Formats: sequence, structure tokens, C-alpha cells
Amino acid sequence: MSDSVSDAGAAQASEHDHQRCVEDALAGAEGLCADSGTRFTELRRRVLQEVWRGHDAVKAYDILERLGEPHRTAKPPSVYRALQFLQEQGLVHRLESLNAFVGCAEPGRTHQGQFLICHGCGQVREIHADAVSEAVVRSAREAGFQVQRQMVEVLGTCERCQ
Amino acid sequence: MSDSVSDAGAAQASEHDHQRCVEDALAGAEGLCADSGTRFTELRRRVLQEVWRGHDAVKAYDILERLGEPHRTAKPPSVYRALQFLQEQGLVHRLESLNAFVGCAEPGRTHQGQFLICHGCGQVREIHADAVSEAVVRSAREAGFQVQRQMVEVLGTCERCQ
DNA sequence: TCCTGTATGTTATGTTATAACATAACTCAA
DNA sequence: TTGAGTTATGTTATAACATAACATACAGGA
Repeated sequence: MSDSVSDAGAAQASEHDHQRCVEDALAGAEGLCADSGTRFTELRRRVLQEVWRGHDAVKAYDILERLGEPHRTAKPPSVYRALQFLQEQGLVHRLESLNAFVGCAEPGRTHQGQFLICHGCGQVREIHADAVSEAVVRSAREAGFQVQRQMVEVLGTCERCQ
Repeated sequence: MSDSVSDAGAAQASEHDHQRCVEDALAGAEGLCADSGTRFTELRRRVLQEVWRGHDAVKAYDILERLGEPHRTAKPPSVYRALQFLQEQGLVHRLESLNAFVGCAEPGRTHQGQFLICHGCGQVREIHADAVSEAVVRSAREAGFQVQRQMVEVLGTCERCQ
């Protein structure tokens, strides 16, 4: 089951320099943590690297399995804690409908993203459509509701898979 | 933990005739199943009744515990199967961010709902804001993405809890 | 060096969900 | 009314996802 992951990663790799993509993400994370005075430890780096394995959502237990040395004996809490840290730093997002995680496309910016999840190839694209987040806030307000966080996950077919 | 459920149910009960609310839901379900030629069995009725215990989200295992006779020995698959059936009939919705279920406010209508989840009282309100679902479809289309299903779950504070 | 706070390790368990196969109960037609 | 086909539920086992609670290690400043 966990291999839709590597397949999608591979598919993506043929289109862009994914190596580079990952390196950028890691370098960005390093900078961001330096700025915020938090520690981008070896484990956190490694977990983030696994999240960026491809552009599809990655499961916590898949990450756990793939951590090599010196984390081979890591247990679930280590991974979940690293993921929580990365979420707090805005470096990864959790997809509620998949119980899985994706790297944030634009860390450093505070934003309300929406996630387009292709069930053909498994790839997840993050967009930031103000029209959506504003419509949510407006509609909620009409119901007397004050928004703190919105989760918008869209299941469908990406351009390539149509 | 499962008692935020009954609390919220009670709070709601003081404002409207919840007994009636449940009865309407069950009667509606019965009609809808009759129309669609599906069987609204005792178990399914009972599960739906538990989902309608209040206006907050209900967990599968809480339902399981509360099924009385003659379902006292039911196991998880029975509940999950009933819930799946009810979802297929559009009688309940699953809230992905809570791993929990709510009764559908307007079964019979095909729609893309949004869910306002109050973390004060736990109540969940379903709205159908075309502005939201249309913005989602438009924004996705701009990304070349064809939408099949959208999940919009909004966490915040309801009018009463502000 | 020692103190403090933060990160990770470790053990155990809680929570959510489904696969796979067995049995029962309904439906309809002969 | 009975038996074949279908749908629903029971049953057993386990998979998949997640965290509580406490122990240890490690970084950085006084």
C-alpha cells in the first residue's frame, strides 16, 4: 500500500528536478528554524525529507519505516512529535481526510491553503485561493460563526490524470 | 471523553424539541429508504438514532457502546457498515477532521455541505454555501483540477459560545 | 561544572477501522 | 413453500493510526 507513494514520487521526478525540490525545502526549513530560534534537529530534518519524498501525502508509519540510521529504532512518538513540530513551524500540513502529511509549498507565509488531492496519481497540490477562504469566512459569519481554522480538501482528478 | 456528546445534546435540547428533531430524522430516513428501495433495518435505524443523539459529532465506538438490546453484542464492523450505508443514502456525514459523524441536516437533497464545528460546545452546523462550493470548483479548475468531492470543515466558535 | 529546558527514547496502551469468512434474513419466482 | 439468489449481520482477528507517561540524553547559558 505504501508504494503508491514511491510511484507518484517517481512520476513527478520525471517532470522536475525533485532532488532540488527537496534540497530547497530542507534549506528553507533550516533557515526558517534558525530565524525562529528553534532547533532543526537531525530527526526533524530526516522526517521532513521523507515528507518531501514526492508530492503525494505521506503516512506517519511509512516515514517511521524509512528512517534509516541512526533512527532505525525510532518509535511512533518520535515521528509524531517531529511532525507536530514541523506543522507548528508551517513546514508540513496534515491532510485530515487521508491521515497523512504533505510538505508545505510556501512555508514562511501564513496562509489558509486548500488541497487538491488527485485519486489518479495520489499527488497533492496546495493552492491558496483567497476566493475560497474569504467565502468560507463570509458564509460562516452569516451563520454567526467565528472562524479559527478552515480545512478544505478537494478530491478529484488532476490535469495529467484526466 | 464521550460525554461532551451528551452535554452538547442537553444544551441543544433546551432550545428546541430534540425528541421531535430525532423523530423527524428517523421518519425522513424511513421514507428515503423506501423510495430508494433500500432496507432501513433495525440496526441502521438504531445507529442513525445515536448519530442524532445531539447536534455534535458522534464517534463510531460511542455508538457501539450505546446500542442497547438487541444489539448489545454488536462489534465494530456492524456499526461501520451501518454508518457507511447511512452515508451512501446521504443520511449522515463523516467529519474527517474529527473521525466522527453527524446527521445530515437536509437528506434527500444532493449537495456539497460545509461544516462549522464549534470547539466551545462541540456542536456542528451544516451549511450549504454555494459561494464556497463554487469558489472551490473555480479555483480548482484554474489549477486544471476536476473536482469530485469537497470537504470543507471549519473550526471556530459558534454564536452562542462567543 | 552544574542547571535548565528541550528533544528524544521507551514502554505501554488507547483509538479508529477493516479483512475475511460464517450465518441469517429477506425477496421473489417457480 | 421452497429453494436460489441477494443483502445484511455476526464473528474473529488484526491492521492502521495516535498518544500518555515516564526515563534519559543533550544543548547552551550561568
